[in-house]
Amino acid sequence: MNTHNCKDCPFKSSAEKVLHDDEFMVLEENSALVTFKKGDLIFKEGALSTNVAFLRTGIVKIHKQGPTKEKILRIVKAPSYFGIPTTFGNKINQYSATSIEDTTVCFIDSTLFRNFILENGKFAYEVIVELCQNELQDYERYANQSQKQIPGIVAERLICMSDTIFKSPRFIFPLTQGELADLVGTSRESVSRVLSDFSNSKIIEFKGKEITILKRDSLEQISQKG
Amino acid sequence: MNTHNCKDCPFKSSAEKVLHDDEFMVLEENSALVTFKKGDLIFKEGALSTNVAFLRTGIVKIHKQGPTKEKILRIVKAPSYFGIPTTFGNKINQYSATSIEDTTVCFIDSTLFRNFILENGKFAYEVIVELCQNELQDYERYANQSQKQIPGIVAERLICMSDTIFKSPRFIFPLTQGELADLVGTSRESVSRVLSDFSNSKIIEFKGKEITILKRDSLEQISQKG
DNA sequence: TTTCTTGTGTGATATTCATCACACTTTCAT
DNA sequence: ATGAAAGTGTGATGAATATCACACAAGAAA
Repeated sequence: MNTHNCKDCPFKSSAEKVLHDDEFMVLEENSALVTFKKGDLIFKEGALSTNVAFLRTGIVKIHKQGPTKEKILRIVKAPSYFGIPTTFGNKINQYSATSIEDTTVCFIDSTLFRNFILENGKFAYEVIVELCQNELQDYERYANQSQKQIPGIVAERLICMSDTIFKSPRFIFPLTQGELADLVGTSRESVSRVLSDFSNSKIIEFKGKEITILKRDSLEQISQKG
Repeated sequence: MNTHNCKDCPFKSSAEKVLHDDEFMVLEENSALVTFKKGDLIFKEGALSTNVAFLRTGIVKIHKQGPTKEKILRIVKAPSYFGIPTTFGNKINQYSATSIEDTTVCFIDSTLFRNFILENGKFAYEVIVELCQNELQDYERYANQSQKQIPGIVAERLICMSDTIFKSPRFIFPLTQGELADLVGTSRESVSRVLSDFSNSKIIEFKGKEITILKRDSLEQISQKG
């Protein structure tokens, strides 16, 4: 394990913020800080899960093999845990995580994490709140996506990326079109066509991988109509 | 609140099994046991959530208004909590719950539930495990359903009901075809056609609302092919 | 650079499925 | 029991989108 200072880490999770000094000391001894490059696999579906992963910086995709191809389940931006369900719901990873931008990840021994839950109620509570919020977010998306058509879902995703991940109408699009297809549940070609449409109607603009949302209103309309 | 005995309740959640005697006493004073008939609304999307709901007996559907119609997010069978994410993830219910068979539900004051989490680490841990397992289940379904076609999804659901809810190849189907459509994300008519097909090819048999799975192998094949 | 791989744009075609329409059946309340 | 309401079966049609096919572009590696 590399030596690092958890207590003064500027990227603490809301759960970690309630840890006591002695707990930080144990944490430092039982966690490892690792750097990943864009495209690197962080953990793999099917492998044994012995660590909880905390995304300190960067962006990660959570994905899983579906019946015909890969399905991207969620995009996680720092700071956030991203391996809790797969660690405590099943011994074997039920999904993979891959870095889609350079990231730093803190791996926390799952026995230690479990002890924090058992011994620090506030820590447990914060973990529960995070799990609950994620689940609500997922539900919202399921409900939307199963009833919208492709342009609507793509529009929703673009807005979501702009708002919650990059917090700017202009950003470097972190996925290939194929990945975006795996995320929204469609084909690569359909994504390409939808993006071309948006681009032709000046709703968005592409400069290489940089995307700018020009008409947010139109995007929102398309997203809502379905 | 009706007087009832929680400590000796035969339908305890795995979290409740680790409560201490004094905690049971508080629980009895801050929980209410309510009976619902098939079709009754248990709590409603948009309302303030002040209780955690525990399904003691029966079956419940969790559903949410989508862009064009209702979406059924999950079917919950007793014993299980079913209002945790909406209670701790957001003050306002993000989904509704409706009884699809006669049920008994135990409502637990959410402040009390929170105190159990804060003060009883084992309780918190069990809650976390349940949340994690649910999330993994949702992911699995999400990955499958976004890549399968309608017959495959319907087949999957029938197998799931038979296996995990009724634990028998013959059971009284608890949903209307319209509801099954809202669950798998398709139209009522498509569900009707798929069920007719299955019935014609002697894969399943209907007697009124009673369904029997005749050829489980075929169903599984259809489910896997997508 | 050149070459190789990976990603992208776009037409033509086929398929799945939603929608509309309407008859029929079951359930429920009066 | 009788009528109204809710649920179901099934054809005809059209729309959305997957798939196939291929050209082209961009990036990585030699």
